[in-house]
Amino acid sequence: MMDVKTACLGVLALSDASGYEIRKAFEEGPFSHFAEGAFGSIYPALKQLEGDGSIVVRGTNNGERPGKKIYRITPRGKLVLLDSLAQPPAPDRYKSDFLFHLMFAEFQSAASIEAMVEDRIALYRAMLAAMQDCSGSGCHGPLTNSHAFVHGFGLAVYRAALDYLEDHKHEIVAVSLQAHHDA
Amino acid sequence: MMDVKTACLGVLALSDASGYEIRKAFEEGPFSHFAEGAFGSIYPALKQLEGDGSIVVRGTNNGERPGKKIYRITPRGKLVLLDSLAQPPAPDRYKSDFLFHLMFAEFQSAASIEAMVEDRIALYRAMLAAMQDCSGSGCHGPLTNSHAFVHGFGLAVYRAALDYLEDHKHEIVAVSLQAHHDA
DNA sequence: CGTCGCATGTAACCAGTTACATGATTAA
DNA sequence: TTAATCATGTAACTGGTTACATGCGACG
Repeated sequence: MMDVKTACLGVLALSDASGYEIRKAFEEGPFSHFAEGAFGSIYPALKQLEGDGSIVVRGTNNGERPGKKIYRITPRGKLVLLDSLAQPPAPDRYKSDFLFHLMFAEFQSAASIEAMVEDRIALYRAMLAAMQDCSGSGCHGPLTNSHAFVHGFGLAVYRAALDYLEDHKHEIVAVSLQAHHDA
Repeated sequence: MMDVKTACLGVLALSDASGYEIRKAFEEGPFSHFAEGAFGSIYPALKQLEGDGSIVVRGTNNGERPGKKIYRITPRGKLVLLDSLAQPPAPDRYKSDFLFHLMFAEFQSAASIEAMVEDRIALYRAMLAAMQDCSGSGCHGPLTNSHAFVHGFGLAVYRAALDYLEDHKHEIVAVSLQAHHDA
């Protein structure tokens, strides 16, 4: 299912965290390339999870900023998570505005198509570099074995995307060029 | 932006279609691996697009089922599409319940992890087979050049995902096995 | 002393899904 | 005659985003 509630529970199953830290896990951390969630959904989710006893607030520890609320998963919460995990995963959803744009390369200038592809190549390169950093030193949390597997999957897929764009970018630029030549 | 309205306009820019056929383009057709939309969003979108003159209903042609409404994009509609295309693409969004499940391989039985990965491998194989069919004969529509590029991108990425799972599936199963052995 | 990153929370809004209601056509 | 696919549409819901409101702490 993986609604925000379940995703938060998942993050907390790996380590205690505040709402702010959970969002970082979605944004830059180990969940970043297959999960998302804004504050506006995380904080209410946390409140609900606390309400049904899946998590508890662990009082701000040793001199941490007051007002910061660090959550910890309860045994009850672990059961809830296990329950979601027991049912078969929902299909992946991938939505790409980038690919949609490329579908209409004929209608756009070769320059803008090239810039768009070049930007994307730069983006993938940056992501891969960041991910490879993570592999070396333990950049975020304690990099469990399953984390390594998922990490490797992401690496392989982004690598393939990057390679494809680098090897074939001239083709899509040519498509645009040719279309404008015809017209 | 690629909301449903824009996506419908995109489909209609390639060829005239009914609401039903647009959904097929999202589900099985050339847009299937990076766009989606249910009837409940497509039909209202079409109504709106017709309202602002971006598309027109082309009366049901030569003996087609009465009640079927085939839409055609107007010059105005093409401008609207071009306008969306002119602004930089929004970031891709990928959400994977599957990867989320795998992150917690430690908490699940090796059997269920293995089944899940095996299912996913079968799924990717089926998708790749279907996509390769499309390349040979012109399975859906006239396979433009940019379509071929996007198609190739999808192929490369799914191929990479499949290869990774096949090459590394033993690792994630081992993670689960080991976790239960420890416990 | 200002501004950036940390930190929490709420309320309005919205895009899209689910479920429902309906019916024709085609193939077993 | 029954099931599957084609075909359109609406209404209720819901999950999540955006924008706002607020304030502390650290660094320069």
